[in-house]
Amino acid sequence: MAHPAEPQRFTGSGKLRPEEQIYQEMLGAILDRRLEPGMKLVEEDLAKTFGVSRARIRAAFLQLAHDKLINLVPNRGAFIAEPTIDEAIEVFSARRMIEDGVVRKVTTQMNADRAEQIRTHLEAEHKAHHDGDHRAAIILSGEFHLLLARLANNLVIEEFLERLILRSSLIIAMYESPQPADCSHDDHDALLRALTGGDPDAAAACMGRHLDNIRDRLQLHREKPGKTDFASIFGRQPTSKAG
Amino acid sequence: MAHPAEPQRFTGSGKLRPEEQIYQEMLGAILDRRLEPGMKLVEEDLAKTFGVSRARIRAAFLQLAHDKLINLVPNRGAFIAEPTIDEAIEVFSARRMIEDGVVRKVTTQMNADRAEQIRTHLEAEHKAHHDGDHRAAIILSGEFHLLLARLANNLVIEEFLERLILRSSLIIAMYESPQPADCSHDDHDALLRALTGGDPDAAAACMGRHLDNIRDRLQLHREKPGKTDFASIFGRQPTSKAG
DNA sequence: TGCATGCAAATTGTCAACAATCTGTGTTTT
DNA sequence: AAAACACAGATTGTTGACAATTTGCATGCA
Repeated sequence: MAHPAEPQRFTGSGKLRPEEQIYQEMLGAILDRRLEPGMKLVEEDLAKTFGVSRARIRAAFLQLAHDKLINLVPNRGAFIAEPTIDEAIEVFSARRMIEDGVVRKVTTQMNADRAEQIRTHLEAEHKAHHDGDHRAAIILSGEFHLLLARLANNLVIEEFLERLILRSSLIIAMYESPQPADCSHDDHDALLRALTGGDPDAAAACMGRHLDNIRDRLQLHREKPGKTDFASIFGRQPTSKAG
Repeated sequence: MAHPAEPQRFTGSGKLRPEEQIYQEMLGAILDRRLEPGMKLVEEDLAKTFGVSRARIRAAFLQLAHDKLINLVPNRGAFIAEPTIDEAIEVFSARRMIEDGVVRKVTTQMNADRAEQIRTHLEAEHKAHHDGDHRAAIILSGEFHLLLARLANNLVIEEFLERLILRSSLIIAMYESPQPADCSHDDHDALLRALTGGDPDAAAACMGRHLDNIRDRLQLHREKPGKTDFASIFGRQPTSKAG
């Protein structure tokens, strides 16, 4: 009985917190690229949009910043994060580490029901791809990885991976090649075969290749022009006057 | 040039945010058990203690709650988290997954300088243990794992592991055996040998045993009395009247 | 024209007061 | 005496106003 990615989260006592709703909405918007790297998030605009007070938006910002999905710049505001190349490399490296463990665990615990869950998901992926629904394809592709994490039966890992997938979404938005060549659903097919094959090493290797494929399809070579951070390049903050 | 765990974090523009200070202080207090599971955190008391407004404390709470280090209960307040047994098992399972990858990476990238860093840390651990400074021993023990994560050269993993170690601290505070039998520094010695041995599989196995040792020394068998959560046991919220 | 200066609008940061809620105590009722 | 009730104190939730800062524009000067 898979719990289907319910957006409502509960606090200790069972009541759901209202700012969580806004937080989740923004996660969704980041995942399907309605919010792009570098976009400014004006508190009052969002407050009006969601019909809540600024304080609530601020609370959501704090959580998003903690996940490194937005940048909180004092006196300037909140901006959708623009992951650097180094950050991108580290995120994919971290995903390799974590998902390696995930697929090993899922492989050893595979059964008919779980295989069916994966197969059902892959069908949805194929359908989205066939229909040319690019947005759905992107989201489903991320949810495939999340599904594996869920099958690994570890909420901690599941949440970590969810955040990494969200960061991956920003990374892909920043560094994707002109021609997407979105063939990752083939990789996912191969993964299902490996997962049901019973060999953890082979499955882990398959996942490793898949993540490398995604990474290598990105242009992680040169900093994009016009977005250079002089402060970090020169190792100091600019002074207001010549001093 | 290892950056020595600087408590100050910087935002995008280089200025440091004030609530980060409070957040970090509370992390420290959780790590060395000045804050114990279940303790109530009264906003105004903390505000006076730190000489800031309640709003700031609230911001710190939000981040701590996001890390699952405190529970935020609507209209009741903030409480240091009391990890359940299931949660404890998942945290240690997640650590096994992540630290497995860490030690493999560190083993393959080992050199004289890095070995020396680890050795220096172990000496500090031994000294604390020899001096009977239990508090320092606990903290250093956690920092050993963090040092390895840092040597793995991946900030993402480093931060994830930091949070898991903090949660581990709460778990240990809740479920530790009456006689601590704090012999983990021997495990750490063995880990250094494995890490410098050049065999990633052996090193990973060694870390796995170490984490299992810590977990198995806990009393993760029966829920502690007086802290049972009836709402989760009976799967529903209590009603105020009979209705 | 090019550059510096000053002003105004927009936005974020902060705080304090007030409203809503919960907890415990004391009183009343049966 | 036990239970139900009501009240008071303490604590959290929320809002709105005001201060501080930044940004863009207009003006003035060389």
